[in-house]
Amino acid sequence: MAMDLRSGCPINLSLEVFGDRWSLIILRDMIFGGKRHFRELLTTSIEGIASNILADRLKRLMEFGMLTKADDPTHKQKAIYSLTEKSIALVPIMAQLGAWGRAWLPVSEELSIRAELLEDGGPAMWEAFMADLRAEHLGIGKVRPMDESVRGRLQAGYEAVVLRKAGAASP
Amino acid sequence: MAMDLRSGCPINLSLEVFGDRWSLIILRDMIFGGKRHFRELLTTSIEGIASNILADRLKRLMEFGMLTKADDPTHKQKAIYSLTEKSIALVPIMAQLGAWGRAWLPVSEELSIRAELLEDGGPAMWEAFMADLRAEHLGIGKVRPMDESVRGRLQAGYEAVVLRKAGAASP
DNA sequence: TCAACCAATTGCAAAATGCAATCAGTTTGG
DNA sequence: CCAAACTGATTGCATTTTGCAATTGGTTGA
Repeated sequence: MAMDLRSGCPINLSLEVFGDRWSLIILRDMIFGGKRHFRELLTTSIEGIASNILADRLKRLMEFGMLTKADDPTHKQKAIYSLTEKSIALVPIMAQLGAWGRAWLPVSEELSIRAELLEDGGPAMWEAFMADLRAEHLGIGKVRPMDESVRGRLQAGYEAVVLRKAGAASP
Repeated sequence: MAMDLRSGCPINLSLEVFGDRWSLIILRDMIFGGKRHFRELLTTSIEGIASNILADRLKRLMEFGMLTKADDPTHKQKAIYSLTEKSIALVPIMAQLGAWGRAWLPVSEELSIRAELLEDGGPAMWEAFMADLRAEHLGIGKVRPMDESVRGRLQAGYEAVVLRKAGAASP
């Protein structure tokens, strides 16, 4: 909604698209967690986003061309969200963010496995992962899928952590 | 101040440090614009930050160990802000952000020269630039400075743009 | 039929932001 | 020597954004 256009600087413009507290978290869960539905994003995000904020950010990200939305054929009410090439192109940024966080912040070992894999794999692996995302979200390319075990570890959800948190809350 | 600790995910923790509307803009101006003083950051930022927000963010960034503050020997009242290794380590993130913005957003040609230089130079150039920043802000290393013309273009300020904006406002 | 589930929406309090005015100490120019 | 300009902030206040809980209108599967 709010398109300030504070300046035409690339860094500033990028921040205007996803430089808020939630947009990158949502995209992280879609890119690395394989989340495609509203409910999935709402209930399995470790950080616990509120439904109104999630609805607003999904709308905003669609307006910016970062996501598309389609009817889920299996469920008339379900919407399925897809990444676009524009948001898949964030993988290198995510990788650098993860690497920086791992180096300088008190990350939890469990949640930084993905960042470590991306860091160790380097640009070649980012590209392979992006090709995988294109195949899943855009339905193109993908002659040979990424190594399955690597992909599995990369997309391994936070479900265990989420469940543990939920369990601790209601024992 | 506000340390939520929403989760120990590297990306989330990184966002808690600089995932707001202004912190990265300030760091960008210090890293690429060579700004070291409150007034410089206040008046030569193209985006036009308010002084109370600037004061708050400088304080916050110091609390996070991204900046340090010292008395300017040439001016008793002047404070000089320095980058730390932690914030210098953001250069790769800035480079990726700039590259993404340049590829996907309507950046102004004038303001995206830095991003283009970083993109073309690649990781080797990022490292050279970081070494330069270490020499200036931490007073270490620096056997041989970076190529002067490249460094000049990289740090070329937005002064022309700022002046033009100011001029247009009061003709 | 009916409870569970779906993607949102609404209302409201709290926090963040933007803006202008102001502050006390410092330096500079005449 | 003194006034003007400059230093890094701080204050007050209106607007905007956010966070949270409850709720909505519709769908699904038993």
